[in-house]
Amino acid sequence: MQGEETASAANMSAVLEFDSDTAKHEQVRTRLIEVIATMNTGDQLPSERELAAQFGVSRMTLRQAISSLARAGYVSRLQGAGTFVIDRTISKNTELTGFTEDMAARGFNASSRLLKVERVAAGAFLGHELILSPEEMVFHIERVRMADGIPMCLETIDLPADLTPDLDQQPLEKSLYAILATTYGIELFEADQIITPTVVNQEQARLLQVPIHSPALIVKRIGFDRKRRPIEHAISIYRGDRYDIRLVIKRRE
Amino acid sequence: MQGEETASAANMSAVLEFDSDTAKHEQVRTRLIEVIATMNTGDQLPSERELAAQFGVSRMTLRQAISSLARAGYVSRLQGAGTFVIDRTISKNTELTGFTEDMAARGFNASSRLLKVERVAAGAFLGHELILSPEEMVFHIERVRMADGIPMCLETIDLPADLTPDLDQQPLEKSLYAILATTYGIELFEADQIITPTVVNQEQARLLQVPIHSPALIVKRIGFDRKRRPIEHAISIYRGDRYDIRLVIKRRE
DNA sequence: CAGTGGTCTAGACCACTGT
DNA sequence: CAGTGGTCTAGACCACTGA
Repeated sequence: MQGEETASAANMSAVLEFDSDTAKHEQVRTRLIEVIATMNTGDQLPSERELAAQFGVSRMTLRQAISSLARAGYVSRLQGAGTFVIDRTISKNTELTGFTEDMAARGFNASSRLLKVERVAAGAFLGHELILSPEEMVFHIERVRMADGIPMCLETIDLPADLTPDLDQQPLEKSLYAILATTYGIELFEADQIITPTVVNQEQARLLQVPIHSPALIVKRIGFDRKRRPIEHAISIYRGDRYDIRLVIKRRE
Repeated sequence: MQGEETASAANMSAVLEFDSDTAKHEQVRTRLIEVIATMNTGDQLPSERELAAQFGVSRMTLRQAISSLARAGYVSRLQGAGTFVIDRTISKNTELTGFTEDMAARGFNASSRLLKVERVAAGAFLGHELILSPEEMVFHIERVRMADGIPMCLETIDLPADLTPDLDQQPLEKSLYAILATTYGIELFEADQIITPTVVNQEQARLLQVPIHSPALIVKRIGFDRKRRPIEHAISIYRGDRYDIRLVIKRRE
C-alpha cells in the first residue's frame, strides 16, 4: 500500500509527487515548511483532515509531519481550535547544528582560521571522554571561527584518529561536520553540551579581538553517532558580546 | 474501540489496568520508565511487538510511548537492532522545569529568600515583552534562590497582575510555578530562553557570596502558556562556579 | 453545536542490523 | 536470513474550543 500515487489532475499548489527514497511524512514536512514561509505569525493552517486530503496521505502520516514541525517550533497546535504559525525569530537551538549552519541561520557567512592540526595520543582525559585507551591516537584541531570575518569563537576539537584517516589532509577551514559526512560517512546524531561562563585570558582576548577579562561562554560538547559512540570532543569559547545561546524549551512534548 | 480492557489473568509484571482519564500511551510511558529504572545502560528492551502485546495496546500506541522516551533521552532506537537504555547522567534540560525541580534533579534542596515583591506599572520594556500596555500592572518579584542553603542565582520575575490577583500574598519562598499551577490554574507550557555570559557587580557578588567580577550566566526567559500568551518575564543570574547548563541536543528528532 | 486536534486500532510492507 | 524498528493506511471515537 506504500508506493501508491494519486494520478489525479493538478489542483492548487499542494500536489505532491512522492519520491520513493524519502519518507512521505518527511516530504510532507518539507512542503509544509514552504507553505508556512508564505504565511504570517498567528495564521491558522488548514485542518489536518484537509491537508491530508490535499497531500494525498493518511491523517496519521500528515500528523507525523506536523508533530515534527511543532517540536521544531514552526507551529503550535491547540486541541479544538487549530494549528497556528509561530513567530520564528527565536532560533531553533534544540536541534544539533554545526557552527556553519548556525551562522547561516543568523544570516552570517561562516569561515575559519586553522591554528593547528596534529595527530597525538589521546592521553588520560581525552581517552576517558572518548572511550579510548590513552595510547590511541586522536586528531587535535584548533580553529578560530568567524562570522562575516569577525572572530566569534575559539574551537578545540579532538576526534579518534582511526575513524578519520588523513583528516589532517582535509580542508579544515570548511565545515568539519560536512567533511565527516561526505568523506568519512560519519554523521553526528546527538551531543551532550555543558555551558559555563568564563572570562577570556590574554591569549584568548587576542584571538577573539576583545578586551582581556571579557565575559565569554564555554561550550563543552561530546558528539555521538546513532549508536552513541563518541565521535568528537569539542571545547568552544564564544565571545559574550556578540553571541548568545537561544533555546525554546517545552514542558514534556 | 477505545475503552477496551483485556480481562486476562495476570501474567508477568507488565499487566496494565488502564485509567481512562489518562492517555494509554502516557500510562505505558510511565510504566516503561519504571522498567527502565531497573535496567542497566546499554540493555536492550523487548521488541516493540512484544511490549505492545504485554501491555495490551497496539504497536502504534506503544511506539508513541517509546518515541517520547527517546526524545527525553531515556532510550535510543536503532533500526534493525533494537531499543537500548541510555546512560542518564546528563540532566534532561530540554524540558521546561522550575528551579525547584531542577535542583531536585541534581540532588539539592531548593529554597528562596524573598528580597522584594511589588505591584507596579509594566512600563515600556516589560509591556513590550509581555504584550501589555505600559500602564498595565505587573507583579515584580526579586528572590535569591538557594540549593542546600548556598546562593545559586538571583531571580527577577515580572508577571501580568491581572492573571495572578493577590500574588503578593502568596508564599513566594516556595516554588512560583507550583503557586501558579495550584492557586491560579496557570500552567507554563513553553519558554524562550537566551543565555549570555557576564561578570557579577558588587551588589550581585554580595548576594551570591562570590568575588566581584566572577563569571556568571544570565538567563533571560519568557514563559508562555499553551496558547502562547506570555505569562512571565524572568531574568536569572547564576553563579558560574557552581552552576552550569546541560543540554542534550539531537539532529532532527 | 460543528469543527478541531488527540488517541487508538489491526494489519501491512519496507529498510536495516546482525548472525 | 530472521528479527528489529520505520512507515503507512483507513477508519473510528474522544476531548476540547469557540461561536
